[in-house]
Amino acid sequence: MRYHRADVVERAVEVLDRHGLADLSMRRLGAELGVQPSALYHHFTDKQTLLAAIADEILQRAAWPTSGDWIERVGAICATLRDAVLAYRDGAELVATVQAFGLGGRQPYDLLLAALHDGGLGDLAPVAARTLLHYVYGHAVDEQTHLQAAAAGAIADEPREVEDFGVGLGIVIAGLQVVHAARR
Amino acid sequence: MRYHRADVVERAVEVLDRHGLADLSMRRLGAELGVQPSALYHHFTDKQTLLAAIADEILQRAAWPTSGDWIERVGAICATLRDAVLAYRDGAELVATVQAFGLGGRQPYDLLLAALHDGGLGDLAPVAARTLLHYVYGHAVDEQTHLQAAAAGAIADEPREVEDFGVGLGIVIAGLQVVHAARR
DNA sequence: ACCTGAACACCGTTCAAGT
DNA sequence: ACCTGAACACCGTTCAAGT
Repeated sequence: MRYHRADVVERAVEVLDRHGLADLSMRRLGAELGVQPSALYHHFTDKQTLLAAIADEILQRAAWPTSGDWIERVGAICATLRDAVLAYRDGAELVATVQAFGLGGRQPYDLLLAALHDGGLGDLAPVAARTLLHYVYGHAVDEQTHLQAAAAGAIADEPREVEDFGVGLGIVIAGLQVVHAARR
Repeated sequence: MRYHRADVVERAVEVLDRHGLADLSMRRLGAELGVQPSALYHHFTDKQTLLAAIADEILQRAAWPTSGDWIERVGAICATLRDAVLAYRDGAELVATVQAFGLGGRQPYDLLLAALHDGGLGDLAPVAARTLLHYVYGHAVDEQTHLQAAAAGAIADEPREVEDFGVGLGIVIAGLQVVHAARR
């Protein structure tokens, strides 16, 4: 069997979701495709690049909002991002890592930046976008870690309030409004 | 030479700071101590536990503030945390990871929680503390990643504004005040 | 264009045994 | 109490060669 880059990414997403990030090795993915690990280096220069492609694929599968006033739009983008990364096992950690490393996952940042610019946040937009992303990724990584630990029986299944994400997001957005208003 | 647990942690912090998290392997640390890698398992049940001990050591070396009204106190704790993790190579990523995994690094959370409780934030305190931590760790990991990438010449040395951390922190704290006021 | 086979230089962890 | 030596089951990556 011969594959294209997109086939490899698709299969990698499956392996990630079924077995987790720790088990997503080049050797494992090669075996899953019935191919030598070295064959993957024809499609990707290294593992980092493959992980970036997986992150971009996960983000591209989400339905990103584009309408509403800036507060609604920012809130909807953050909620969509959370759902997108929680939809796959270890998705939050993977996407957050790729984004931190700067190799991919730029879409949420770009969308937030556009929404904040349209909202007239001006110079505040870049810091605002990054602060929002830090919150969303941090919360999602936490949530996913605790979900898995609870599923493995490692820790007590301490049910975090459903509204938890919304409350934290509300704090950041409220702060954004205050600092924005103070600057005009 | 025979070591105690504290000696191993101390040397591990040095290896981390000099060679980075990627090079901090059990084998490498063993070699650095002139000991077989398996000897380390006498002091720590696994690598995760060792990393947790390193994180706690890094956090314990900081001078944590305890006075001021809650807003000053929270701001000072966050600034101290940022300085503490930035003081060691890959310190932000290490401490953030350990904290996310739940094995250590609880001190900043406990200090923030106490400050927020003393400030009368009540039920809001836990979400508030976690939101603050997500911001601080996210920003610090970003900053450290970009510093190293710039140092390695991998990317352009795009000097982030010095006030960047403060602005983002100001956003979160302002949001906290708003949501707190709205709840009373 | 896509893949094989073999190699290089590593990992974390276990375990019986030594002092 | 602390460590050795050897082993097990893995890693990411490179590279000459094949079709």
